[in-house]
Amino acid sequence: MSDLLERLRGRGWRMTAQRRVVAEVLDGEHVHLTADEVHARAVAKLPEISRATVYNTLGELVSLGEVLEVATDKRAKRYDPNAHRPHHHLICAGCGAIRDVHPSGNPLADLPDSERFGFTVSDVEVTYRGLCPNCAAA
Amino acid sequence: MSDLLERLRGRGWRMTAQRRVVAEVLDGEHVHLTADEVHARAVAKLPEISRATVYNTLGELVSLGEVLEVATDKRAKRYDPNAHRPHHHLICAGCGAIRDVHPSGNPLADLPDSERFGFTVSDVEVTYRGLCPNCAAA
DNA sequence: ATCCCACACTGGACAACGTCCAAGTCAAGC
DNA sequence: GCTTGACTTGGACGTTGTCCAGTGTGGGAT
Repeated sequence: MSDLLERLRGRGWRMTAQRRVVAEVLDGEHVHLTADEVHARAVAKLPEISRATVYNTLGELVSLGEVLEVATDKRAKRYDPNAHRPHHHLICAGCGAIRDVHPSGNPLADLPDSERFGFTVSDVEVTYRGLCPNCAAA
Repeated sequence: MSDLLERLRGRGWRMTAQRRVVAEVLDGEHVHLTADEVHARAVAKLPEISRATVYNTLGELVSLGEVLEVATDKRAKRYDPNAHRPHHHLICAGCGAIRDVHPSGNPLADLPDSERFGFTVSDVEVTYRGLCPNCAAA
């Protein structure tokens, strides 16, 4: 993802300090941050960046397909920079930790036509829930 | 689900007019209502019922396992009274319509041990996305 | 190098959704 | 019918996210 900035520039993105900072934050360790966490980390690098800009930038990255929104049952959306390798998520019900996982099989194929109600089905999102080793031990 | 009230009474629930109304609302046509929609319908039957009570009651129904929370990408959680028959959801990206679906296969079995990271995986939630016939035609 | 302006950013108000709490009310067992 | 503790109320508050008018600026044109 180090070439994210290049890809964005290639798509006609105007490169600003704020956008660079947001991209850098997402480019760090592969975690699933909320918008506010992204904002907090961005502020550490560029103190005057505003919440609105972070929200705007995240929204743009999502519509460009560079970042995925993950809707867990938590209150806030999380942003997943690992958009270029399809994957699903495993969430700990205890501490909220999120791991990327790669199930075998293709859930899309598991939905028979009779269960599609005429929909054009284009995407599937699988969320596994359970307890991580720490929370299971507690 | 007409015996919902009985089941709840059996679990030691104190039966109040408010709880009865909320249960009746969920017992109607099988749709996926937001908390505010539940509140609106409840007010129609019992004008003084408060938002807080609806939230409380929904939360209790969820922890009793009588109702499921559905986290779509929309802002508000939706409540699914069809908790006793496992199923997944198909959501229209255009209009937000939600259908219950029953895929073949078992996604839980599709997650190999090597992808479980020591988690105790207990549940899986599958969300299909696409366009309903109406939105696809538009 | 500089100018210019469309696009981006800011900060704060606002909106949607949900939670919390003190005080009042009521279901249900005696 | 009492009593009591669980339930409800209404409103304040918190969190997450959106919007907008005013200001700033990247980067192509000159």
